[in-house]
Amino acid sequence: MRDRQMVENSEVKTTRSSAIYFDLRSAILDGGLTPAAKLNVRELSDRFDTGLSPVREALNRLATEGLVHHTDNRGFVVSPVSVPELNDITQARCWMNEIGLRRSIELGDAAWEEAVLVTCHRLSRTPRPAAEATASPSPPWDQAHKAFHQALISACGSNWLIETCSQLFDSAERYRSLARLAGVSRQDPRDEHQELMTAALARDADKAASLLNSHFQRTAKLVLAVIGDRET
Amino acid sequence: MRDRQMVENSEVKTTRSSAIYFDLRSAILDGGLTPAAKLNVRELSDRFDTGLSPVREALNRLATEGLVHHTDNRGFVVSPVSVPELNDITQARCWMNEIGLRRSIELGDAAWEEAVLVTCHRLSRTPRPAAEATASPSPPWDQAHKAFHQALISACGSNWLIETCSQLFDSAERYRSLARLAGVSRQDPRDEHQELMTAALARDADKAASLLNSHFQRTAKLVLAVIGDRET
DNA sequence: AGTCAACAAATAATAGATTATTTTTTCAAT
DNA sequence: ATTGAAAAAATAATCTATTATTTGTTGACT
Repeated sequence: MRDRQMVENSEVKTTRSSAIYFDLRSAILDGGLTPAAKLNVRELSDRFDTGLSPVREALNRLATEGLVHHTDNRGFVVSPVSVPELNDITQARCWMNEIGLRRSIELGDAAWEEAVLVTCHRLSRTPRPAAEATASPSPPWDQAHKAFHQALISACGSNWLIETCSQLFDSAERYRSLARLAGVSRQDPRDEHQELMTAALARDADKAASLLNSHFQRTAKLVLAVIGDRET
Repeated sequence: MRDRQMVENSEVKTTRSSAIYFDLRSAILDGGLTPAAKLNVRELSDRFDTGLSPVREALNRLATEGLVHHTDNRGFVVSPVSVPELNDITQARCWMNEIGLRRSIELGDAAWEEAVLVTCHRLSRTPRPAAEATASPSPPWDQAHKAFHQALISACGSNWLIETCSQLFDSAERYRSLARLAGVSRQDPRDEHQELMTAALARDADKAASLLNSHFQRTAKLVLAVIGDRET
């Protein structure tokens, strides 16, 4: 164990805890770690070729964030998924994003408009993994997707709301991955994001909010078809 | 170091990490640890008479929660306070609690009504430290206060929203403590909580929401008078 | 005096051994 | 066979020593 931190391809300068944190995080979000899976600290430290402490720290952060569950003296577990939680998340997303969107439409300046426009464009240009292809995650698309949704609410004036919506997005992402892994994917007859962008830039708050809400609910229904069977 | 966990007065069975987490947490919330204070891990482990690991874990949790700031290789710091953040928190509280309250008024059953009634009564019976007295924290009152506010929104149907409001309450609590430490306290000509309770139980959503919003904003103004001077 | 490199001290992060707790297994008594 | 206590194994939590990084200081050089 010498200068392993420098071995990274670029000159990234970070701690092992943080590196593991981000690794685990995306593994959970894209379904690489399945819900309710036991997270053995020693196994993980072997896999990451590191000691126990950094793994433990990473898991603690994830636990506070809600992606991992922790019980004293009983260790860590990938947070399980459930239909009630999916409904809860969807409901909360609708409420909070609607507020953020309405306030942004009200307060948004030119910079906001441009951000919405640009992120929407980037999203449309980012190739989505073909539905028929293997159910592999597509970080670039997911990233662009999130960037667009966050741009929509970015002018609402409350960092708290923005941050909460970000966490909600990630929580929902886990469920979307589940659907993807099951081979279920949206057909997208028309591009909902494009419509959303148009309504937002036209400052049509009611229409934009309604589009956003059905967008969330449609996604939830898709996932429900997958996990509704196996989970209670 | 033998069976220190059993030494506690009652048969509490928890880890050191968790114990320290809660200790630090309330110290931050009631102002015992001042904003922007450096949190030296070794010092803390000395103070708590324990090793480094539990302290580190506790700090990691608090950092994810937002009460503490962490920078890689630069350690932990109590989150600073600022006027913009206070405004942000207040804004978010208004938005989210209003949704929670309106939905609860809509959906709340008899159990909800009773919870609101009981927590409000308990709050009114819990002695508040006299304004003239020393600026000591009053955990019982704070706890009763939070219980009442959480009861108001408890029937909204979304655990996410409830949890978010809980975190917002705690964030605001830190600011209230600041005001208390500065000797500033509300006069309370009338009992705002009682009014709120009455409006909620009367299912008067508009009135209740409006009372709730001004309640939050009044508190914020009080704090602003204190930190507005010294902070930017 | 001011700047900068080299060094020194302090602090943060990590490894790996040690201790505590929970879970599983064993085995005797019913 | 079933139950339950005791022992064993497995896992989680914690401690201490070690390593890595940042911060502070000194002193040569301009």
